[in-house]
Amino acid sequence: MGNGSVSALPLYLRLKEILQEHIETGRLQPGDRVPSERELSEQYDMSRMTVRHALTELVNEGVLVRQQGRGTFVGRPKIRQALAGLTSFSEDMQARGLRPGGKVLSLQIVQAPRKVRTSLGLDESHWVVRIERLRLADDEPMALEITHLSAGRFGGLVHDDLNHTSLYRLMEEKYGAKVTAATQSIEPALADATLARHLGVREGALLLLLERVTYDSNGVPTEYVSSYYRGDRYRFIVELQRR
Amino acid sequence: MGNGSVSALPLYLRLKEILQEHIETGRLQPGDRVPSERELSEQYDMSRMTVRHALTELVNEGVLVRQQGRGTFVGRPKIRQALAGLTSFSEDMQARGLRPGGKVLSLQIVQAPRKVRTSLGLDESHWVVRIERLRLADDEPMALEITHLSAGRFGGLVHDDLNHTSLYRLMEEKYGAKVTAATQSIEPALADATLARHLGVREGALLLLLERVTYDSNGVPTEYVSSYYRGDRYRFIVELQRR
DNA sequence: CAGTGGTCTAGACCACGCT
DNA sequence: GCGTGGTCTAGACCACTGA
Repeated sequence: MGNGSVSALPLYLRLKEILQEHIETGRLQPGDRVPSERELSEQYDMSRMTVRHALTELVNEGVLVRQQGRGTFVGRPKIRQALAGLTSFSEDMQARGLRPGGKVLSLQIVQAPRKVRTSLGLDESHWVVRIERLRLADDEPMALEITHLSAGRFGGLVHDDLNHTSLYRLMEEKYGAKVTAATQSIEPALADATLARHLGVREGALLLLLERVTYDSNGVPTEYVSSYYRGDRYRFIVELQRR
Repeated sequence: MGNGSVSALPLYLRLKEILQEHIETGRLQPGDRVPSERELSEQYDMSRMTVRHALTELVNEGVLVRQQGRGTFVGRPKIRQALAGLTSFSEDMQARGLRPGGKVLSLQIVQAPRKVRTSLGLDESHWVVRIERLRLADDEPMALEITHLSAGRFGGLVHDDLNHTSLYRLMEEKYGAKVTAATQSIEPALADATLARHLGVREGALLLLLERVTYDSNGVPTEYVSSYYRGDRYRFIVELQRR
């Protein structure tokens, strides 16, 4: 029967937006019951399957909770926060209400250290781009980040301006490598003299060492990053869900 | 038209299982194209919508990847690992190939500290069950864990045997509180004299402090846990996915 | 162009929760 | 019993990809 709509946006996405707006404006409060699927279907003149499509996505995002025989309810706000999202440093800081900044300390092509080779699946004697950046939040040092990327694919980066452009944007727009997933490990560390100097903390200060391997949309390991975060200013937060 | 099936399992779940088995046995390899929705629909004698239901769930789980106009493909194994799953200490250790153990150090009812009150949304002068447990991996101390739960709902725990039964199982089976989600923060810490003694490390050793608020299936904050992990033996791992 | 996934319909019956 | 979500059908047209 087709759609027959005027707008370009699919029906189910429009319903999603409507419901999310109702929640954001408080017209639907956490714990409230959402109108039943049949009611929504009638109200917005779409089939129940289309309503279900919209609701299912909101349930998957944790915005709504379904209870068979009872209804569909607005989730508790605490839970529907970011679920272990892969974010860039800038996005992360903005989410915390801080103004992100950065300064490239060094940018060179080097032979891949063993750890980088094994993480990225490179053979021996492979060359990589090594980027060392200081990351700032509200102009204060927050982390020292060392990134490694295969020189074969990303060698051109040595000519790019990383002080004013996001690395992930460059990777995607200039090199066609879209970052989609990552494995990250987190462990405690102490500041040595160099780290202390860059981060503006005393030697021996508490740090958080984050090591991340990111994968592009084809599942190819693409980037290896080590970041040393100030333990006094940064705390890593994860949203977990039981499977 | 109904279902008319013999088995109790819904059709779309049966298809999911079939496909997952094909992937596990290697009959479908990472990167392989899965038969088209119309083909599967015919092969397994179900409507295309039902096939889509099964495929959509597998896509959400990261097992499959859809590409409009091209087909549906088996995902790369690297990416479809655990995505920031909420696990118990025991499950976590087992996943690492270690034998989990534990020892309750203290189990009492106390007035809720302010941090616990705010995290669990309790009013003042609220009493909570406080459980202090040493967590072992292969009989070696791995973490010291301090759990707080509302005494109103879980006061009976003081009579339960936490040395030999999982807390989450008790909460679910005896108290009807099913743990489904959590917010966890991670920061570096140092061992004081008490922590050092319990964990068998020297004073001043590096630790990872994990603080977790868990929610039950109704979205009610239920449990507040602080865990001090040995930094020399434990590293926290998260799988991240770009949204 | 043919084939793929993306969206959508207008029904149907089932399983569950509540009163 | 009645209303809720859960599953399922047999079609339809659209948007995209690749030969």
